[in-house]
Amino acid sequence: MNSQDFGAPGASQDDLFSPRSPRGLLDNLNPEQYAAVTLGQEPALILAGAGSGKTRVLTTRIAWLMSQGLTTPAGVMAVTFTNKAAKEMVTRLSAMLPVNVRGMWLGTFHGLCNRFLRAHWKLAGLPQGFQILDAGDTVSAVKRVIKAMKLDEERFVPKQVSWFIAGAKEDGMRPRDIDLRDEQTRKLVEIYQAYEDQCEREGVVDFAELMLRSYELMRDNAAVREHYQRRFQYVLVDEFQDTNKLQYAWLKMFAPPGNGQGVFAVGDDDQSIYAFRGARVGNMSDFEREYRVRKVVKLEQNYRSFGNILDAANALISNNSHRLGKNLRTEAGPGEPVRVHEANSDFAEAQWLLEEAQALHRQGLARSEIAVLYRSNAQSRVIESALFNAGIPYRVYGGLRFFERAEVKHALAYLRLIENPNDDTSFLRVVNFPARGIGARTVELLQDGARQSGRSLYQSIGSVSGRGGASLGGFVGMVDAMREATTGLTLREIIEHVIETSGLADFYRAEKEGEERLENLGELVNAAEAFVTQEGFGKDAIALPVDEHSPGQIADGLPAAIAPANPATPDAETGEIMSPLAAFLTHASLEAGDNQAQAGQDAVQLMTVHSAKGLEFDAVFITGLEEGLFPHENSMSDSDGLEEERRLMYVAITRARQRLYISFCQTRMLHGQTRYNIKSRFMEELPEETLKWLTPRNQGFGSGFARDYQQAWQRGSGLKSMVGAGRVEPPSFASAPVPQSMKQSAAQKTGDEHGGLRVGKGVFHTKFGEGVLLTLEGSGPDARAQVNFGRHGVKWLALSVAKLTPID
DNA sequence: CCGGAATGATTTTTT
DNA sequence: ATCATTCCGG
Repeated sequence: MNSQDFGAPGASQDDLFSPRSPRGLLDNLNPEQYAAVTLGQEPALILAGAGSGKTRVLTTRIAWLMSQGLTTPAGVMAVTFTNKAAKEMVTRLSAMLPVNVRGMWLGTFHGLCNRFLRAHWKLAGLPQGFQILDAGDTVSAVKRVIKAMKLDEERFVPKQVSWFIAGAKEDGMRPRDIDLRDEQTRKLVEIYQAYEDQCEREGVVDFAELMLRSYELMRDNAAVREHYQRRFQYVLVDEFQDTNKLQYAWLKMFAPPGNGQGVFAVGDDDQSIYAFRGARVGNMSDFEREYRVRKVVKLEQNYRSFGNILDAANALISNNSHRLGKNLRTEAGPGEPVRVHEANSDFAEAQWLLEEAQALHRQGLARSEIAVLYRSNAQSRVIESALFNAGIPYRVYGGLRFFERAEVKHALAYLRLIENPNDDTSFLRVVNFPARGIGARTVELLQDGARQSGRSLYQSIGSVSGRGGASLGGFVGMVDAMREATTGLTLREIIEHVIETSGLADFYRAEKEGEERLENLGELVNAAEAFVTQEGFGKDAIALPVDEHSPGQIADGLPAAIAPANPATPDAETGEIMSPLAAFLTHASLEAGDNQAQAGQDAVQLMTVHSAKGLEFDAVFITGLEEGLFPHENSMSDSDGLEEERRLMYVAITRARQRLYISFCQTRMLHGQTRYNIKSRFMEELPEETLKWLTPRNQGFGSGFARDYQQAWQRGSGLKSMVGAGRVEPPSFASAPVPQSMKQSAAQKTGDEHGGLRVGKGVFHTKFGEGVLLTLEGSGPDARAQVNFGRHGVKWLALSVAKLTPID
């Protein structure tokens, strides 16, 4: 999109303009892009490198298909992963053609599943107004199940169990499908089953369930399946490398191999960075094979970055095996070298990048064109405080999303209870918030009563007698009164009413630091207002299934028997079949909303490398290129993990248009402890000729930070990874927490010198190479040293055996 | 029931 | 260091 900055090959491509297409649509596409856009109704795999105009190809293809009369909006399904990507597509598409985006199935996997299930709730075995649990809701629902089953929460950690359940669902497995290989699994499956029953009772579905339910309905109902397969002539999938097993299976239900539909999968195996949550890069090669893709189109022309940046990226990624093979090229010339900076500490790193960023800004670069990337969120703090103290505006991505804030979730819980009083998750969230004298004991009694009768908490308040019962009656009475009082009101009025009568407003007004929370509640009202009036997505969600039974669609062959289930009385004028409130609640679960309010300001952008995917900036700082951090130590043990880390670095590098900085430091505060690091192996994988060192190259290990050595006894994370890899026995003291009082003496002890070795200094080992000495302890034949050897890990060595020589 | 103190866990993240 | 959760005494 900023190709003009780099002299994109626009002029040379006028000859590609086809007189049959609307003027401009195919202008300035390069030959590969053109080939992809104008493919016929056949399966296609597009390998779209970073900055190769992927979104443009996707949207242009949709526009082209319609302009050629090859299909209509109803015949197209376009799937993305994020709401942001979906919105981007809508925006660009409507700029190209006056497309009826509403009639098109364009959205996220989960958004489309929601749409599908809203239309076919009956066939899918769901209640009409089913609500969607977000990640947090899911964990607390699982937690309740574990409690109810009286299982040990230490052995069955709710978060991990919910991860297990989601993982099973994403493999298409119901409880009965899982192999009960051991006792633990047997119990987990029991929890899974109980969780499913609970969701069923409460009329809620989690994210994975949206996908699995849709998949199963398509699989098991031939009429539905045939209808949708006939309807969608063209199916486009973005970020295909990020699809998991279930998503691919889902896709195959809508457009199976050999069915003649135009399935257009776009992806980049080098940018697959979500294997850790179930993404299968292998889906790309599976797709190529199963769909018998005749020609894979590679988009390798990069319109984003200068040559040195791309050379660095290409060289780095070439260290990965199992690639589909692709090399980015640019016509923009080499540009500036990649600048490399080594700092003594994370603090110094932050200070340096701040000054550098300020200099760029003074040279006329907008702050919003400067991005600071890091591997893990914890790294943002020191950078933030440096920027904050210097008074430089910045924006941090990630963190709490709007709809995930506690006060917002509380308000939503009341709203959900109005919509569905049997939603136990919401019931429990607010039954005693604000506090109204309903304690843990009372809630426990209520839960027992509910369990015995198999009813919801709301239905079971009669089972608790005495004072607790009376308070519960009061709560339920209040919710019922809210429901009554808000019928017929607008969404905005409903929410305002709930915030006031629930006592939430008063609670936060009374609280010392409730100001911001009150503002967020006000913001919730605004969000609702915007949702109702907004064209496009919001309205789309409300009026959703209307297009499903527009005359054309039914005539299209959906048998009456399986026609979308209608509510008794859809609104005659708008066709609304969901109440605005229900639709808004769905919207809140499906789209967590942006997190930072200061989005409009010109500010330096701070984010993890993961969240930078898909974005681009004129100047990019990649920080913390240190072994154990990037690559992260938890990913270093196996080659798959390491390759994913490398792809992550590849993604980071390719975010930069003009100027790229890479930095690392010798010491870093982590979890309140200073740790000594050596530079990342990825640094060695960057071609020297693309780099420009801002600090002296090949500085000896440990130079300049020996004065900090007294803290070097640290073991913590390094040890953990060691134990995890099963390589070394940890020293006995380290596995037990060390009392604060002992830390000083232990630290001082490590200050000792041993045969010229000093903590914090570099050492050389004949087998493991260079490392940093972290700890020295014991004496004589028992003397041991802990050394960080970077790629060889952190090791404990007996000095009587190991040959360690000091360097520097 | 509430609030302070102890305890524990901190890769990456969308929906 | 920091944040969230849990525990325990008033």
